[in-house]
Order: sequence, then structure tokens, then C-alpha cells
Amino acid sequence: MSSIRVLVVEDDPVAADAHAEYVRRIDGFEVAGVARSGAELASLLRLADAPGERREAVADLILLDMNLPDAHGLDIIRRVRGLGLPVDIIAITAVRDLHVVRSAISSGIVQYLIKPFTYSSFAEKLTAYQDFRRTLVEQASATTQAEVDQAFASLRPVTASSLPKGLSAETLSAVSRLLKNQVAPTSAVEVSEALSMSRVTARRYLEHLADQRSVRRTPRYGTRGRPEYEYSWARESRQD
Amino acid sequence: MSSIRVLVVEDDPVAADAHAEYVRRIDGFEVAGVARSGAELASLLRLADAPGERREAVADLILLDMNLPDAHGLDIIRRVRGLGLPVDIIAITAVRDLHVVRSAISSGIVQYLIKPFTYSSFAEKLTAYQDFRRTLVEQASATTQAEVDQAFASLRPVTASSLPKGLSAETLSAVSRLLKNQVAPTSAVEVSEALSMSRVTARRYLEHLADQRSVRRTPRYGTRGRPEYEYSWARESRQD
DNA sequence: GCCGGCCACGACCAGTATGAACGCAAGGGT
DNA sequence: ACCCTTGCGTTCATACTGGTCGTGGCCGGC
Repeated sequence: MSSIRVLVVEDDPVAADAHAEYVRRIDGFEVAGVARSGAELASLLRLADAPGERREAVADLILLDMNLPDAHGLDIIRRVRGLGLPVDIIAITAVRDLHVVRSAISSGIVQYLIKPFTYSSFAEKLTAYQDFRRTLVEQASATTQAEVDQAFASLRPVTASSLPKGLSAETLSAVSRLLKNQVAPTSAVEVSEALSMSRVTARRYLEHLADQRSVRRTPRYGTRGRPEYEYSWARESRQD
Repeated sequence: MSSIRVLVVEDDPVAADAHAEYVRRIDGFEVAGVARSGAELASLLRLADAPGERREAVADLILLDMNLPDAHGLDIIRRVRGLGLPVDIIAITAVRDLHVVRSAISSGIVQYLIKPFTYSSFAEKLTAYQDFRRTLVEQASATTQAEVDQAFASLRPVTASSLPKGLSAETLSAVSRLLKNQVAPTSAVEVSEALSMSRVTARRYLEHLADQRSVRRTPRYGTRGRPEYEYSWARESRQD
């Protein structure tokens, strides 16, 4: 089977090189090109769209950064989709804004990878896509519902993201969900009471989130005794 | 939370009625309209796209037939995507051609349902989409990779297919039957005692059901020791 | 009748929340 | 200005379960 041709779209040269290198390290993929801007990508894609030529893109998969100097990633997705090019898109970006994620998914990306990421999570996303492709290609021309479902299923991310020892994924998501719905800064005691867990546990998770810079931690003065820390969800996206 | 507004696009009146009725039967969904052709759909969507008005579609979700009298489903998807409308699309069609499936997926549909289908497989697809939406909406403006992955995961439900090695159908149905009749969340130990089987076995089946998202798994806080997980029935299983 | 796979069980090991004890930083009293 | 009080941060041992590995009985195939 031929390799999957990947187009890297990324304005930062360092990141672009890194992504390309990552792609080369995975079996079954090859780098079809690197575009540093929306315009570059457009010219690469228009080339294949010339009349008379076969209606085939120069790539099977695009690794798309959302923040490009001349265009927003969402607009690029829209343009590509409007042309009806048979390429899939994986968003690779530091943008964690909910609206962007939501729009990207409904515009038809197959994966969304948030920077910074490790090689293993990168490889995981790409091999998942590879599986997806293989399950579809392996079918004959007619498919059954089960086969379609299976193709979808291979796109499903395997729950990775290794947590520090001593933390469980369920508890972490419970704490962060609570904190996001809270408007006022919340103390460790308040969190522990709301989730009916111990103060120690609540604090451990809050501290972890603070380390990840997902929550902000500030002392609460005015009361007697040792100052209490209050935690609030960091709304703006992280600076990486 | 408000209902998910669904637009049914289907030229066969009988099928259109059936789909609409199916949608109404599922909690949290409402029928926003029915279009019998590509032109009808276009007029419905363009309405919302009028300048000056808020950039919001009249629907959140489109159930799209591929074979319409005046246009192909793929073209419709392309047009909708080109406009950048924030709607998701589920393809519901008898077309089982691999190329169409492939193109539809890469154009950004969230599900592909092959006609004819049972109500339960229809409901499964829609509730999966509902889960996906909920996981995203629950987040505040900023998200983490784990949360994005989880949202994706709800969109790609593991299909029944073959049971993972080591499970038997009888035991599985016994466990799920017990859980369905249970009102309060039940722990693995309680299940094992009720069915007089070993804790290990009970847990394995519960875990399998949790993977399938048929049961919800939450830690039970308050007691000392390692937290015990309790399982509660989440959704009707496919009983085709 | 023998053999191989399959499913459940028992037991060990690892893991995670809890309560208690200790330490620390700010307020308030003398 | 000093020290005491106060209440939470922090650490630690502990309890109890989850998860895994190897074993044993059962069933179907040869």
C-alpha cells in the first residue's frame, strides 16, 4: 500500500520542521510538502485542481495550524471543503478556544491536537488515522453499516494523556468541570464540599491544574488564620 | 439545556415522516423542519444566512439523504461547508458506495447511517451526537486535549461487533439486566454478590459496558481506602 | 478418549482517597 | 513590637478497592 501523503501547514519554521520530521518517523507516511501560509497552501492545492487534470489533491492529509499570518485555519478548512477536495485534515494548534474547536470539528477535521504535544500523542493521532484509512480501503465497493462504524471507531482516540501518579482521570475531570462552571474563585474546601470528597484530595487536583496553568491560584486575605488559596479557571488560552 | 434542532432532508415523503417521527421520540431533540430537495434545503439555510442577521443556522443538525432529485448529497455538504455554517451533518442514505462514504466522511459528517435501519441504531447515532455535544458545551471557553479527545470519543462509539475475548454473551446480558433494574448506582462488588459471581468477572463486564458507554462509571467518595467505582445504566442498548 | 480453547476464579500487587498530625502564615491582643 | 491564636496548607500512614496474572474446570472438536 502506498504511503499517506502529508502536507504540513505551519508558519513557525521550527515547528514545521519538527512536524515534518515526526511524520517521517512514522511508517506509512511521507511528507508531500510544507506550506508556511494560507497563500502557499492555496497555491499547492490549486495546482492539483487545474482543469483537465485528475481531480486529486497533492496530499491525502493536511496537518493544519490554526494561526497563520494571512488566514485563519477555520477559513482554510472552509475553502478546502468548498472545493470538495478529497483530503482529510488534522488540526494541530495551540488554540484551545472552545468555539474554534467546535467549528473545526463540525467543518470536518478528523483529529484535533493541542500544542504542545509529545511525539507519542502525535504518533497516536496519525496511526489512528492510518487505521481509519485502512479499514475503509480494505472494504470492497459496497459496505455495511458495521464496516462504516468500524471505520469511525478507528478514528476514536485511545484515552492516553498520562497523568501524574496518584491522580485519576474521573476525579480530575470532575474537579475541572466544577471549576469551569464556577464564576467566583473557589477554595479547596468549597470544592471538596461540592464534590463530597476530602479536602486533601480536592487540593491535590487543584494543585495539579495550577501546575498545568489551567487554573489560577491566588491567596485569599482578610480572614484569620493561614491564608486560604482560591482557584479560578484560566479563561484565556495558555501561552506556549 | 435547549433541544437540538434537527433538519430532515429526504425526498421520499414516507421516509421523511418516519425520520421526523424518530427524532421526536428521542429526548432532547426537536424537528426544525423538513426539506424535500436540495433547493428547499438551500432556501431554508440561506434564510438564516441573510446579511445583518446573526450568523446562526436554523438547525444544529442535518439528517441528509444522499440521493435527492436535484442535487447530490456530497454537493450539498460541500455547499454548506463552503458557507461555514455551524451545523453538523449525519448522512442517512441507502448509498453504500465506498467512494461516497469516504468523501462524506472527509467532508465532515459526524455519522453515516445506512438505510434501512432500525429505530435503535438510529437512536444510537443521535444520542452519540448528543453526548458529543454535551461534552463540548459543558466546557468553558478553554479546553484540554483530554476533553477534546473525549468529545471525539463520544462521536465514535465502539460498535458491538464481536465481544472482546473473554466475555460471554449470557454473562453480559445478566449483568446489564441487573444494572438496568437497579435504580441506585451499583459497585462491582455489589453486582458480583447479586449475581453470585466473582468480583473480577463482574468488573470485567462492567468495564466492557463502560467502554461501550452503556453504563456510566463514577468514583464513590467519602469512604477511606481506594475509591470504589459505581456503575449506573446510561442509555438504552442496541437490541436489534 | 484426548486435546485445545475459553471463561471464571483466587490471589497477589499496585493504586488512590482518607483522617490525623504537624507546620506555617496572617490577624489580633497585650 | 512581640507573641498567641487561628485555620488552612502539607505530609504520612492506612484502608480498601481496582487491575492483572496464572490456574482450573467445562465444553466442543477431532
